[in-house]
Amino acid sequence: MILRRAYRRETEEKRRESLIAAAQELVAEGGPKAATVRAIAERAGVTAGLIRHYFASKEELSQAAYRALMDTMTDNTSHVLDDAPVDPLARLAVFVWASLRPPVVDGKSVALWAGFIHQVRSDPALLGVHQASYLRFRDVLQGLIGDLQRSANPDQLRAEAIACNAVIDGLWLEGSVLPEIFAPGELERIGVTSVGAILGVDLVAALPVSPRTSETVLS
Amino acid sequence: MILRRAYRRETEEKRRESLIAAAQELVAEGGPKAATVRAIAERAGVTAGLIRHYFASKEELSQAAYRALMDTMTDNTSHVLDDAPVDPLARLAVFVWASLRPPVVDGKSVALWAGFIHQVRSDPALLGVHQASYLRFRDVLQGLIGDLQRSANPDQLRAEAIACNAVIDGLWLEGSVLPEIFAPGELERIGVTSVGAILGVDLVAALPVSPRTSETVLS
DNA sequence: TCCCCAATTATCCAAGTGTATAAGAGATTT
DNA sequence: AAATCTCTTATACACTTGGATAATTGGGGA
Repeated sequence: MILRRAYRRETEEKRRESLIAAAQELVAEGGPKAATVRAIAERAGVTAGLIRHYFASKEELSQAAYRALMDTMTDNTSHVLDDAPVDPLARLAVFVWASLRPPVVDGKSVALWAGFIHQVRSDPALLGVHQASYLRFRDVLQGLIGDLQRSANPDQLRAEAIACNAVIDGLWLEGSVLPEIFAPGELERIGVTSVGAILGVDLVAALPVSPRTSETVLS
Repeated sequence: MILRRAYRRETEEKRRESLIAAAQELVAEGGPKAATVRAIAERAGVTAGLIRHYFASKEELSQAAYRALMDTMTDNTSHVLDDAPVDPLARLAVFVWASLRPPVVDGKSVALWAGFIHQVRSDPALLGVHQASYLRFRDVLQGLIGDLQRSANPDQLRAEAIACNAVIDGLWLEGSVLPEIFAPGELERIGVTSVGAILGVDLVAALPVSPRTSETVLS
């Protein structure tokens, strides 16, 4: 009679989620090499063998973790607009502003994202996930820009969306990796200002009171 | 009498360089996990043990590879300015334009860079290398912007340099990971246009003939 | 309450990992 | 041409890796 570890049965969904979460945490904290099957299992509170019961291979778990990451990121950004103002200028300003603060700007996020880059580039399915997620975000941005009702043809609108997206991505990257070289609120301010300059509108003045004051308080 | 592999003795510098190059190639092609000591040694045409003769550990080789990567990137960008025009507007335009073409924009580069992100974040020494490299690039950009002789105070100059750097970084990132969703020349055009918009100058008109035509040819 | 199935654990395995150490051979010096 | 140095190879080792398989136990349905 060997004593065996006590355990609780869980639904498939809960188990998959906890395993995916554990994998993400480990990649964020220690890079891809830290996310071994044993470490993931331990973090999720199960034994290693269970991973293979829910995922055909570690690779498959890894893919699921990346899909979940992209879903989370896009969900977060759309949530920002839920209780945003109705004024198109203010909406865009809030969107840009929120994209350049925590929890979006965060060292672990960038580490997690970067940890999957090679896998994304080598796996067509994951590349599709990445592209869809990128285009979804850009389309939201393009929609916000289009709502400004300036006179811009579709080609220019597309170019503007790409440019504004790039500003956000670039600031996100730099702010996440080197947070200490930027003053509090600086990234948000530069982002809103730059997007406004690219579009030829004054976005800073359009920022609602709440975000603007909290930015002022921080800086 | 066992037959032993023939070999040539090399200088320490050549060996280190070839080992670093091999490590970089493997990370770029197959991610960090592909860069094992055996794979690196095979790529460099030596046996695995030699790595430990030149580097105290694999970690140290990895650090050297990252330093070399950053040095190469900054060297490449400064080279662009060597035979650039003297007109400040044209110089800036060419700089931005060159930063958004191959070989800077390249899938393997971004994979290589991303492969080191976690190591950079966890190792203070590498974080310092990263920060120095980032600031050097940004300072070059800020110098080019300052040469435009517009009336801008230092704070605004800094913010503009950060913003322009972000545009370049963001476009670099997106263009490298998803090259097929951008038309040829599109990234360069958007980059030059956006930087001009942020600074309030017409950079597109300032682009010298050679780059502008080649861009036109491509698009 | 008692089955019975599948969720979970436990154990094993072959391959690969970084590293340590000893032996051999290229090149430089004398 | 001989000696010497150290660059380079070869081999071994302890450990980790992802995966396979068998044993068991939790919990819902009869």
